[in-house]
Amino acid sequence: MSLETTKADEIALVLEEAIVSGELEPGRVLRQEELSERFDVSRTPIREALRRLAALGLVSFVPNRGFRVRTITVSELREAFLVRAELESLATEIAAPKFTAAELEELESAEQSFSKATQALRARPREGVDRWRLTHDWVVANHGFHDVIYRVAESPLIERLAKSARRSFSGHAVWAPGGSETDALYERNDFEHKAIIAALRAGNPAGARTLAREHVMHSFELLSHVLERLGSGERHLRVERG
Amino acid sequence: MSLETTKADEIALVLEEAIVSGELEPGRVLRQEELSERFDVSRTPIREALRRLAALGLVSFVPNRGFRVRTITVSELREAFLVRAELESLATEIAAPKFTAAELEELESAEQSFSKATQALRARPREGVDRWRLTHDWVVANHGFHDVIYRVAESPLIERLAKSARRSFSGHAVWAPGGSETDALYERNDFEHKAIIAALRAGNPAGARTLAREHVMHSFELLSHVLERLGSGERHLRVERG
DNA sequence: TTCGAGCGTATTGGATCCAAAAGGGGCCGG
DNA sequence: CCGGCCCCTTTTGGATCCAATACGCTCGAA
Repeated sequence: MSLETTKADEIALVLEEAIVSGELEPGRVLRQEELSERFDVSRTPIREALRRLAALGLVSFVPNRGFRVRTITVSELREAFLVRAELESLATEIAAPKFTAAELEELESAEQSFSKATQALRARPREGVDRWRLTHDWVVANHGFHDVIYRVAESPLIERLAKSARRSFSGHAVWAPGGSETDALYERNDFEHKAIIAALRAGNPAGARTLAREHVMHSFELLSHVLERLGSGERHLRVERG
Repeated sequence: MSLETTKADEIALVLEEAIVSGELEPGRVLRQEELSERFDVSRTPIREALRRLAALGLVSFVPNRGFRVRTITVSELREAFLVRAELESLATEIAAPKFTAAELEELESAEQSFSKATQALRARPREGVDRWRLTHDWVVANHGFHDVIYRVAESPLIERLAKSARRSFSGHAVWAPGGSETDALYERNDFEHKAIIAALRAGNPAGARTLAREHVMHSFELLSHVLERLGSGERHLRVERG
């Protein structure tokens, strides 16, 4: 562990990762005693960590009844994407004039990983664990691309809020079914990344901004499409109606 | 106190109010013992409340050294306004088609209070406690106007994040000096509120959105202007250079 | 059968207690 | 006079303990 940190903070980070990755599925009750055994500490730092996660919106809290991993409704999902669209387009605009050649290469490289993940998803439209894992890889690669932009933008508040909006649903990740329609949406996503890179290379902040905004909203379309195809009654779908 | 709530939550709300209002000035160290006496509880709920405020970004925290009310730099201030501009314009666009006649009246009424506060500020350009209080009233009236829009938008996430961005600097409120230039900026702010109302009445979401965005950025100009006139070395200015 | 009351258990909220780290001041040597 | 070291005090981090609330089960009555 790092030199200067409290147990509550370390635990909060581990729990956050577990929630975002889906290891702790939405709706799951977080028992203080159970966590205190898992991390081999008393309940005191556990509760502080949970308070932090509650303030971040990752877990919900009801007095005297405890904490649980937050579930999300469809309307909350839409709102999160709207917010991310605004913040990310803003970050892209800010980052645009700051991009160095090296950073553009980094972005390009991240995009190549993303392309590969997209193609992998397309090539193996089977369901099951395999498909789930490919989807997860795709999500990670996607984040990798966007994170380069956040980093270049050097806007901590924007980054924090945008990632917070992103986190609010990433724990709900599901395997995505294949199909030509779905595939087309995945392809479009990939294409839009390339378009954003092009606008950045061209030194066009306003264009990059618009592209980024549309891209995020298209990502929402993609996710909606996937949810639609899965049907909200399915077990692997952890988003509630709303 | 409400039926279902923990002491930690109540305390967090009170502290939040104290910080936002400036009663607890930026940079102030928050001793756990002192707070536990003030609220007549043990340090346990105090620490949970402080953890929450830290996650919200209202206080900073260093392990083994404690919590203090967060200070803000000029670049953080700019970023907060950029974020608020995006989120508030989004909220305005969403709210636009939802406004009922009654809600428009409410907005109109809030704007009238704001106009009065603006005129009061202009009429009494003297410095001192008096001026400080008028500025505070102006801030409250301004929030009152914008809060109507948030409420109509019915977008809890947007509202939460936008208010969070707002909070990040409202504890730094200072008295604003008078002067014809400054007065012109205050007038413009007031005028822009009216323009937003007009766009909403006209059923023009896109227009309202654009106006809202410009309005928030103009508010930043106003604040910058005030800060400029005060000079960053002044005691009543609690924003750091950055 | 079903619904509600009662009671024992599980779980949370908060107080208290102890250990560890930071802060402050005096003392000593340069 | 100044800087570093040591010791004492303050403050924080965490563990443990106790009270209060919620949960779940059984049992009895309609």
